[in-house]
Amino acid sequence: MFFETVAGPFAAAACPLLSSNLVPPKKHGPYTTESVDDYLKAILELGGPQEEQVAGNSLAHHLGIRAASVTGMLQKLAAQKPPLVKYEKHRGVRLTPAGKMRALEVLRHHRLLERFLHDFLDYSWDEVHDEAERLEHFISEKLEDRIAAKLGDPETDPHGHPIPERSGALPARQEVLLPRWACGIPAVVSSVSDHDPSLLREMTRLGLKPGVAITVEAGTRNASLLVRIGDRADRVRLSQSLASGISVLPR
Amino acid sequence: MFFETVAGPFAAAACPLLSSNLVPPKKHGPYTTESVDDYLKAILELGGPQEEQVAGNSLAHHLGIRAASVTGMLQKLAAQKPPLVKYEKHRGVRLTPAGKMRALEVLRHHRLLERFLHDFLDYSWDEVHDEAERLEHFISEKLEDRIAAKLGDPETDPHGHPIPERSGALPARQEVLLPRWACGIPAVVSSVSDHDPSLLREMTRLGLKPGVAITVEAGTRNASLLVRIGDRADRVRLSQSLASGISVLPR
DNA sequence: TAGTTAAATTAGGAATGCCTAAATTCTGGG
DNA sequence: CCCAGAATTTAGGCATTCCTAATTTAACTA
Repeated sequence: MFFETVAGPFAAAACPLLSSNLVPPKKHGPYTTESVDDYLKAILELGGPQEEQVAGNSLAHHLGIRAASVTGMLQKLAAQKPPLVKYEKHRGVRLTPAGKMRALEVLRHHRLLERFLHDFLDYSWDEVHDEAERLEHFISEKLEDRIAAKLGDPETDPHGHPIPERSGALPARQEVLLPRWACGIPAVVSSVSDHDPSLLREMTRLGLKPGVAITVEAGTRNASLLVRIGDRADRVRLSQSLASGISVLPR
Repeated sequence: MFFETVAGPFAAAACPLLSSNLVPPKKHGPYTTESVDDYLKAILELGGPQEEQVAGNSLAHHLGIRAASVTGMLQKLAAQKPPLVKYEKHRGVRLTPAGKMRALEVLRHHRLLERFLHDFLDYSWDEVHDEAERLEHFISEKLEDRIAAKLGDPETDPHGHPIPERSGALPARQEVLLPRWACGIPAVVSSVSDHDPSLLREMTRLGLKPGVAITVEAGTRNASLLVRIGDRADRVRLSQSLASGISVLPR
């Protein structure tokens, strides 16, 4: 399973590590909350389900900054009380339980906001990411709870990604990227990548979204896939980039 | 009227001064949007309807920082292109049209958010201020518009304060603070101060809110007021602090 | 094992917003 | 007019996050 270990010792009510407590109060200039959050989120994401060590270089690339800056920041994050990351020189970095808790909380904010913007404020699914990315750092626990209540505690964001629970629990899923799915075996779209709005619009056009049945009929003619979508009679050829933005589960 | 001059040359669609454009893109550290916004908001508020020059000292007091820091920041704001304030050494500071536009935009964000949190997310009116204060700096024009649409373009926040239009127009009102209202003349509550949650809760208990009819029956026994609220038979004695948190209009 | 290359770290510097302490400037009363 | 006091400004510092350039460490190849 995925993040189940965090659920126990960091259960919601008992956990003093939410939001603002983790980040030292801004003194003068900024110890920008965004910054810390973004590092932790990146480590969570790049570490993958196995929570492998993440290299400074890939963090730098992912965050759009220089490796030297990453080194400096990781040293600070590791020196926090409690430490947010475990950092071994030249070897990489992992989240500590405290850091993982914070990263999951921000991820919960992000996905709740996406669902909220989509369901209540008429955002299309290709518009939600940027707005949520900005706001996720600043909403209070109270607002988080009210939004979740208003939505009826949704389990996924509009792209199909699971929303962590308040406790930090995140349901495990055995998703597979579409290009790695075998031909002929029935599948259902479980989630789609949300980083490229134009890709999302293309998916909308094709009727591709979480929950839609799908079957790969033939693979890899110049890396594209011939796919049957839903109950359509016709087949569609998906480009490499489109196909690899789609994750599926067995139907 | 109040801010009518800004409506013309800075009409919504034509105005290139919205949100992010005004604040230089963060280079490394932050040129914190919050900070700039807070200065502009403070100048707007302290300048009053006449937009008088604001003294550095009162800004410092209002923002909870030292006067020396204010001087430094005002010099930077005046040096922006376009300048956000007109700053005369030792004399005080005023908003330029660009600065006023930005201040009004942030004020619009704040009041729209308050209304939204109150009407859609079950916030009580003593809870909305802090959350809105944090989020007002980060919502996009798009979200601002969606929220306004969802609310049906409301004219006031939950405390009765008018919400600036997108164009920057802010309706003028001839509000008077309750302690300055004459005895016996019928009045209606137009707005209440939103900065002290405990005061707001006290008003809730008394049934005091915008739109409620009110009559001052006797004044100033140790600075308190004897007041008849709505259609009540009985009278209530309002403390100085409570009464001066209430603004009224003729009924 | 030695040499080359890639990754990571350190050193030093910029920009920011705030601070304190020491000038400086304005204002009002003799 | 001059001086005391208040308001303001300047000078110098701190903490933050980022940068570039130079160095060190690790990894891989022959």
